[in-house]
Amino acid sequence: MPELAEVEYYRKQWLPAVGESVCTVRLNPGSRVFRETDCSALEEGLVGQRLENILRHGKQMAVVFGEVHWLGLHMGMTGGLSLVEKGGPARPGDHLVLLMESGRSLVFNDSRMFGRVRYASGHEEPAWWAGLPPEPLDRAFTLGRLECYLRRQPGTPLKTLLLMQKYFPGIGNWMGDEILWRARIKPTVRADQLGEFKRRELFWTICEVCRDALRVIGTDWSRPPDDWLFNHRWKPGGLCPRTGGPLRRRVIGGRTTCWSPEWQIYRGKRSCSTVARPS
DNA sequence: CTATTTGTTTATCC
DNA sequence: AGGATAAACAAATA
Repeated sequence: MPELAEVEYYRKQWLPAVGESVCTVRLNPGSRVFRETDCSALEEGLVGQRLENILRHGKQMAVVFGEVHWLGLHMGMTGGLSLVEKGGPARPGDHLVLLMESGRSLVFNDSRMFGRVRYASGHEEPAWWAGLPPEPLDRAFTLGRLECYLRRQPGTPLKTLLLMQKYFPGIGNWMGDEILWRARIKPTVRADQLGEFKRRELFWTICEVCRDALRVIGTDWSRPPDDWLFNHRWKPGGLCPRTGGPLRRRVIGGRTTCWSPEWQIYRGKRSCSTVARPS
């Protein structure tokens, strides 16, 4: 599930516990989500520490305890966070439970275990947090930067490019489809086939979809309006909210991609710039 | 039983 | 070497 906005929603679930201290850490070290983590260090590091801050960057989260303890969370495909009022019995997939002084629990659940829990200590930001590329809504995410990415990946289909976290941290499968649908670009168009105007349009649309997603899903997980592609892309027989025409689905770059052939008519600059010249 | 999944990493092939 | 593609991870759901 979790892309940029869903991760932001999960961040908000834990946020009310900022200021509280950790009493007990419950985890199963054998769980796959701890595959790169020293669970003893995590446990010893967090117990007794005050929850200071919860940060998000793209789909990554960093939870800071007592200034120097860094808990890294990635939700994978099915991960999620919840704040449980009374520490009830752990449900299946509850891999990490932090019992707080208030009696509440911070829970990380991930049934498929593609997610990840990391731990590091020190005043420096850990390697997995430092030096992440700018998010689409950061000041540093500029049109020039997008054009640089497009030049670096000339043959990559735009859908595949948008899913690359080193360029567009936070964008996932549904946001990628939503962006290309709003920009009316066919998802298979190569990165080097975008004309100057369309590059600007793509840049603007990336920012717009991120803003909309954070506003609608990132605050309270509201159902997006029906004039987004979002509500139509999964249901069989779903129709394009702009044209009423059928939506198509095909695997592009290993991910099921949904688009509206009648609406996403931009196929690259070659196909629309060739004008016969008088000789 | 089959096919599907809002993610990422690693292996393999050209 | 480097880019594209497939496989792997693992569990829930239809």
